[in-house]
Amino acid sequence: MSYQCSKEEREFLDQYDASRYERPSVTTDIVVFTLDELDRLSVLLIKRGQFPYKDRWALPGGFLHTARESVDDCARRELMEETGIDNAFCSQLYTFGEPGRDPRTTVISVAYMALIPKHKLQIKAGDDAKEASIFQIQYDVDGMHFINSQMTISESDLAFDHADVIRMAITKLRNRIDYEDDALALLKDQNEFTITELKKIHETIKNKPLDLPNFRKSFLRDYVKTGKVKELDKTIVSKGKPTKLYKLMGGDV
Amino acid sequence: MSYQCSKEEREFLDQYDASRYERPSVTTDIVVFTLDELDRLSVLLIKRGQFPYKDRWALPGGFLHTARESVDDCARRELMEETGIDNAFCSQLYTFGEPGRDPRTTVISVAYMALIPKHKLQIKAGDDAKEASIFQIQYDVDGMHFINSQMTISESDLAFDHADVIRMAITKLRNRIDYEDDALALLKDQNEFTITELKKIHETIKNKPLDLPNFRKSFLRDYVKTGKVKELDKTIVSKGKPTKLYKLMGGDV
DNA sequence: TCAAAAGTGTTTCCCATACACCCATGC
DNA sequence: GCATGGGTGTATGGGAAACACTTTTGA
Repeated sequence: MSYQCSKEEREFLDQYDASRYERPSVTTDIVVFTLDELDRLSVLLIKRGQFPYKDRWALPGGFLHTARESVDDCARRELMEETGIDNAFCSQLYTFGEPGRDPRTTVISVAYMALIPKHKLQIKAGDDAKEASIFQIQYDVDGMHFINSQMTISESDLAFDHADVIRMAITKLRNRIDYEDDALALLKDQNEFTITELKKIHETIKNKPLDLPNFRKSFLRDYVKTGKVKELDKTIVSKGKPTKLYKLMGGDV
Repeated sequence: MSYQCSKEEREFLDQYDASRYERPSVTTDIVVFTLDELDRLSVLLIKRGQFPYKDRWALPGGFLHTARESVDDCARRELMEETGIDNAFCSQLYTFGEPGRDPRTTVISVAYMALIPKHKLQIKAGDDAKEASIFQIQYDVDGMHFINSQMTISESDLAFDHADVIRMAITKLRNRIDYEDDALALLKDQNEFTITELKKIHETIKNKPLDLPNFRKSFLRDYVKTGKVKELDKTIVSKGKPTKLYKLMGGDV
């Protein structure tokens, strides 16, 4: 940013005492969505190694390194540190700033959302975390439950207001999925995928079955005819008729 | 928020040194949209009385009073201080956190959007502002221009990255207007308005003419049949056939 | 009687949905 | 062959857009 200013202004800035305002801490929280081996919607949670909420499960994220990085960069850095993904697409979700949401001090949290296929997640806990795991999201009368092979966590067990963050992320994702390309980010291989595979991703996110012929029509119209996706000559065979493969232009390398 | 914690955790919190993390300043900026006397999309700008960007025009807003208020409250408070509106509907837009967007120090800005009819705006500058004015928004090859009766400001003249904030607000508003009730907030009188009046608001926001018969159909279906809006017995006459008046249920008192 | 603006009705088209049916493979 | 999933085509319905037409006023 080029900021030209007068000598007068420069003097003001030089003696500006940055500490004279009360300042909240700023963190980012990232809702990392993925599909598990049975194509169920899942989210990455980290078991906190420190107070507050020690030993409770929480979203990955952490404090902003002020001055050195943007808020967006902070989200990407935390994601990199905790999952090994270095170029994930993070979209900003909402900023949570109720006093009291963190017992230490006022903490403003900028929430992000990322969609990452499971096999790309190199799960490793960061400095202030002990454990990380992918949990399938299930709904019941009493809200969300997060299930992995060892345990079930109910939404009230999550740290901070992270259940609210996840709920908002799911809502936003569902609203976006019809007219944004989000689903493509969850493909196992963007260079070789089938329509059925993409349809399963949509079904998982919308939580309802879709009609394959109609889904195909939309796909051909919105992606193939527009050139965003190219049909490959290859097909794969497992059971039934061989399946055409498609490739996302400008996707993974 | 009820936060139950162990004695061990309580001890940790007691000795927690809040200042050991670097902390950015947090501000809110509010994009106040209104329509001018000719129903053109307009925005409220404040001439800054202090460095940085002294004497430049900027969005209303200010620093978060940490611990005392939420980020949402901060936006509402600033709006109150600068426009006299105390119950305006502010919706969160986006959080801007690029280092360097403020020359003083890292400033994270949470942007909000509000829609307020012009006659409700009691424009008065706050402490750190000198002047406030409503500017009509015009577009040209070189971007946005902000015009009031005395001057024209181009978007590059605005303080900070406020041109980006306004651009994003307009985009978001346009995308929302079809399925949200935003336009109703801009009615001069929610207890007595005509379909044509509401249509003009939509036209201004979408920046294109709409078909009255079709607009009426949507209005009757979405608002009158659902009970959100009631038809009054009154009509008003100016030129041509008298016009039916409608009243928003649960609107202004 | 004419202009102006409100209000009604009709036609057309697109697109989402539903679903019947054919195709190519493994077994 | 037949089960399995891929792929094609068709019928239906609702909503958006375009527009012809009627109504009620002031001048």
